[in-house]
Amino acid sequence: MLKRDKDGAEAGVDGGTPTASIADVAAAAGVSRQTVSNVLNAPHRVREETRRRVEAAITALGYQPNRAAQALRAQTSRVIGIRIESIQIDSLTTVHDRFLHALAEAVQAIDHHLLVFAADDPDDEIGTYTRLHRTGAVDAFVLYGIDEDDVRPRQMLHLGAPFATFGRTGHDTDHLWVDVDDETGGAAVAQHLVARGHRRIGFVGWPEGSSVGDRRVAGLRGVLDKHDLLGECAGLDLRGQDEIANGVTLGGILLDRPAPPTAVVAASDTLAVGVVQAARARGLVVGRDLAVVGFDDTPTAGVFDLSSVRQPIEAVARSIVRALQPHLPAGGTPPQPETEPSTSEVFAGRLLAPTLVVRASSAAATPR
Amino acid sequence: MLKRDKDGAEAGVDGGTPTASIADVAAAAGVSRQTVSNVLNAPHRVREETRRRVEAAITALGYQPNRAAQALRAQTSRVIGIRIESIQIDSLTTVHDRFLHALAEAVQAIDHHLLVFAADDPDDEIGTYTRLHRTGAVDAFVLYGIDEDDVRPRQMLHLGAPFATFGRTGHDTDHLWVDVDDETGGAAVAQHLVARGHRRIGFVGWPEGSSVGDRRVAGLRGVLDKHDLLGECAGLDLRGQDEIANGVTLGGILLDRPAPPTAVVAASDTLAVGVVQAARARGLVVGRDLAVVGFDDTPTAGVFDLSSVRQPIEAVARSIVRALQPHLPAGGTPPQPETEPSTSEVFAGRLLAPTLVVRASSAAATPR
DNA sequence: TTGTAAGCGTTATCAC
DNA sequence: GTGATAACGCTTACAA
Repeated sequence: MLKRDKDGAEAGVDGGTPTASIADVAAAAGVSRQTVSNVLNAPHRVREETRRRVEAAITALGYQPNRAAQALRAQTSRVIGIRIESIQIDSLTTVHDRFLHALAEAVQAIDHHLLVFAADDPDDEIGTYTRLHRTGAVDAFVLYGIDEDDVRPRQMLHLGAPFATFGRTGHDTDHLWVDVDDETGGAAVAQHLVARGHRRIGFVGWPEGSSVGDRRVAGLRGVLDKHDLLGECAGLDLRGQDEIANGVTLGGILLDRPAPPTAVVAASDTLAVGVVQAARARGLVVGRDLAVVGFDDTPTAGVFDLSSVRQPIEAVARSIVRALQPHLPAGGTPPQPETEPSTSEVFAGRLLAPTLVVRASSAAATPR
Repeated sequence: MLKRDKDGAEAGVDGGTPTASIADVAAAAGVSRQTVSNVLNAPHRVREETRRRVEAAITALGYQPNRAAQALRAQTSRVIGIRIESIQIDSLTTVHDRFLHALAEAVQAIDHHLLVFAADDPDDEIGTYTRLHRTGAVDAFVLYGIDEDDVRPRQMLHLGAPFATFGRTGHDTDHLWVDVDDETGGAAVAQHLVARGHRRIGFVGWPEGSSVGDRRVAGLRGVLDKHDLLGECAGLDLRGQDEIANGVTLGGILLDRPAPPTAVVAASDTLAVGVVQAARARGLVVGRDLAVVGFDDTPTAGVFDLSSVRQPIEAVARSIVRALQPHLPAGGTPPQPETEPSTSEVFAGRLLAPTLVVRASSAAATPR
């Protein structure tokens, strides 16, 4: 039952069906197709000796169950879908790429595949989710970069396909999400800087309304408040889109103040790098005359010896898959055991803590 | 025939089969399943009025053909597979990410899906190709980052699955490949620098044996030779792994020479950024005292105002899909028309030209 | 313990 | 022009 070319060779470079089917294995082992299936899906129901014979045939033929047939039968594709974002021209972020890779690994661990697709805009995105869901090509989705007022979770709920998000809206608790605790990250940066003696700490962030950016600054301000520094830092909070040029501009404005900050926290490495440029342009040595800290720990942060808050992306990916798993049609595989004890059985969302990576840009003992 | 929960509602958040099948459409339109299938696959064989009725039912029910059933029937998954590489810690490259996104768009254009997977090493990679191919989950593969002595193409030929590579080995012409003409890129850089009056042009590259790196330097040297500058540039060619630190070290060595180069070409932006650091550390202003040019036009190149050779990644992705298309089991869709005239019908491989993006790092009119 | 039968949704073949 | 039949490869009852 092996498909063969007219000339009798196994199907060549252009495909066909070069693989053995369950019937081939059955024939080779001298049993029925069912027994082969049982060996794979319910080994305990098969006599030891028969099992051995079948397994021998399986390896001999290199048999692998056909995914389409399984999918059709089980009404389950065992595929997770995610949109792949396009590179932001002016942004340095590698978070998305790290996440994709980590997610690929995480879904493989539960015998699923990862399907990626590009979408031009949110409508196109939802349209694709719908299509992939209705055609049965994808069982569940992962949504990336959920923002404060993101409408996609609601639309997904309406779609009815299982999904989990990396990030959360301001209010939603009606869907699965995993997020990095940006507030903690911001607080860690503030503590780090305050401990080093900084009192006038500036912030260069994104416009209000991005959940991530807002939480980062909230964490920062919380600590400043605790140390009674909000007064000294008043007016040192500037905002702009995530572009290096904005970091340069806004950083420059801060540094040109009569009482400039001795440390600047940026909402991203992209902005932070701009601030570094601005400092250098003014003859300041970052790490000595000015402390700068960014977020996301991009490769560029390494170049600039920039302290940065690193997100535990790999853990996020694993956590998302674990959250999704009970909702996957292929309920077979039991959830992977967790590293840390958890209450994941009941959770809608989960927060993971980021880590501050300290480099030279904030290593100076004390400001001027 | 719509699957329903026990309580009669359409299958809820956890899946099931919320979609209408072809039988539902047939019933709704009062025709047989075949007629519905014909409306979709051979409309000309169906009477105008019947077609309308069926199409109405299709939209009414939001019917989308089940992908698993199609795959089983047609022995074709209409899925392209590619390995997703992990982020290189010390490297700045975004080429892989751009490529993934571009490839996702390109395969969607021919009604295919893109499946990505992570692999730990080349063996794991080939193992996964094999599994994906044998299970029928993937029709064809795209291999990224083919190197001079890469054995993967040979292994793929042995596997028998259709594939195309981004990059080429030194000799192979027995498989489909698309590559960027790195030699032309190197030459363009050299011409650019020579035209600006540079005569002592250094090179900081990767160790010999990487096809990409070797070709870049070959293009460079070709132009230097043409201008009789190889003598003056003797000994200005240093090599190291693709890390910023190596750029700093090697760049420093070049700049500390008695007769230092007035321009340094790096095999990558990563190394180039290191060279820039080395120059700054010596009080040199890049773009005035020293010209630096990199490769790949990463976001970081923008930060440093670094001239860089940009690869036409999107075109590569489209070209790869076009090359693959005649070899895909789903031979239905005719190849997309090309922008430029071509001999693609007979090609095994194709070279695409990169572009030099000139920025401030090499914009200086003339060296000292 | 093993085998037989049926069906997942689709489409190609062949009657009507 | 339309509809019945069969088959793609697999697995879940059920029968032997």
